[in-house]
Amino acid sequence: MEDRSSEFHQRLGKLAELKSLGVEPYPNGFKPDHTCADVQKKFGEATKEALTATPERVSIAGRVMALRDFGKASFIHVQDRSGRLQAYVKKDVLSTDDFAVFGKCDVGDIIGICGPVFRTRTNELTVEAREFKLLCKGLNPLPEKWHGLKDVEARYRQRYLDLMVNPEVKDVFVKRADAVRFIRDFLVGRDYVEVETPMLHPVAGGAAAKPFTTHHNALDMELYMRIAPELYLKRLLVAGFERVFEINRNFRNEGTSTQHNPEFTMLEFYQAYATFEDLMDLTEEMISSLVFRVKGSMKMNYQGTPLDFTPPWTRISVKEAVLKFSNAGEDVFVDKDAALSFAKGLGLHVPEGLSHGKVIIEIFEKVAEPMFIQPTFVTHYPIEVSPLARKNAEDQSVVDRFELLVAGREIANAFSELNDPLDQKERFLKQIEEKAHGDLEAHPMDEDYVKALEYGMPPAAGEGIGIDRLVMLLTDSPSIRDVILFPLLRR
RNA sequence: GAGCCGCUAGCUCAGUCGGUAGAGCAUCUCACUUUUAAUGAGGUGGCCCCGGGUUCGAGUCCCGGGCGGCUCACCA
Repeated sequence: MEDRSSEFHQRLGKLAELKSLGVEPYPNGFKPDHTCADVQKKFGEATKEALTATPERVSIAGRVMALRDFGKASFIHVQDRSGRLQAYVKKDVLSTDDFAVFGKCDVGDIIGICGPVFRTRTNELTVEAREFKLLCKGLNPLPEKWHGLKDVEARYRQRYLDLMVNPEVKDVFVKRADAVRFIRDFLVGRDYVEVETPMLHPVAGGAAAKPFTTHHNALDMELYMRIAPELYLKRLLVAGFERVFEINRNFRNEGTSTQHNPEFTMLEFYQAYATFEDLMDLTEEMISSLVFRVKGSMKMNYQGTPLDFTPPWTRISVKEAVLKFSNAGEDVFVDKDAALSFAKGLGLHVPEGLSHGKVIIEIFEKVAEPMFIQPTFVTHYPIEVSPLARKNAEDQSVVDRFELLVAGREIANAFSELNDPLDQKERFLKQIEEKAHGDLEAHPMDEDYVKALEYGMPPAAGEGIGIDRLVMLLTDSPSIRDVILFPLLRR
């Protein structure tokens, strides 16, 4: 407590004075009967005269966000979860004791007020304090009322302050909660069951990513924080759930950026007897109706770029996209060496050991991915980069998969699921080969998953949607940290 | 991992050519019983991110480090 602000010490002094007056500075039990918004809603239409003629008493509680002191009378702004409301504290209608307590109050304290609602000379709806109760003495001063808290580092490290004084920040997280609830209702309404699968995995599967490792002491067992729930959810298809989804955290031991946080929220859902084409239809419906719900329109702006989510959305294959947005020839898709030399011509760093499909994806990401601003389904990814997806019936070099791209970014990834246990085992073995060739993120073998498939998994399609990135779009947030309450920072 | 930018009072920010560290808000004292960033008068408040160097003298220049942001790379 040595190097605290002088105001901290001044407030400690007030705290001591309150205690010496016999006032408990942190009491419990005050019950507000209205929120600030309740009062606005209930009396917003009432005239000054009507309120004076039949005064109605309310009690509210919240944090003091502004205080204008006139000596024997003061105006304060009280902020609760619903918003702000003005209160008027007048010496001659309060008890001497209550007024003395008010005298020790500062901006940032949490208080409770009971009294009639009236309108001031300027017609502002206001609660006149007949009773005033201190509910929590704040010791640290709040950020400035006018400029708020701007310092980005402080906003992340002390998010509670950011949320307290910057209302638009709280709006983002309320919208996030709304979006998640909408998605949950959407899937539940289609007979999906919400489940929770392990976060601690003995094998880090279901995606190509570097996992966090951890250790279980009692079992003396190496474990991985999950990088994806996919393989567990598909075990549940084997089990007979047929329609399951999970909204939960994934962890990836990789760098951070405006689009990457080491822990992020993923929706994955799986539907038996559906194909990836069915999921394109479902995704169109889910996302467009979500956009409409949050934005009130199918059209919106993201960082100044107009986006239109009105279905149907463009569907284009990886191959078509590469041919369209570059001068690559067909040979790039037939001959690995042609692909390699074309990639090098683009200035891409492509080691010889890379698989043909991986080279094609490198090319696609360079030349085509940034071009897809409006919602677009990109389909038919190379089989080498999709070890869990079902092969396309006509072209065995690609799988029945799509990614949804919006604003040049991946929002969703889905495919018809591979349910042939022998094929799956071969794909895992191929991945292990690629790991030997230096692909650090090749998928590891999961014998237990193969065993589950051997019992029979119904034909199905599954999809993953990155909730954080989706919420970035919905809230026009430039950084993923803007949609994560407590983003990871160095100590 | 590389480049660029930032870090000064509780908050938001100035700080010239290297010459005694500033403003607004907040806070404290006084006045004020209908204000809206209330007003008026007067005060308090500093590890200028940290460490080294150059210099008579460093918030300022140089070197190293820390934390953060952006871009690129890596990565879905």
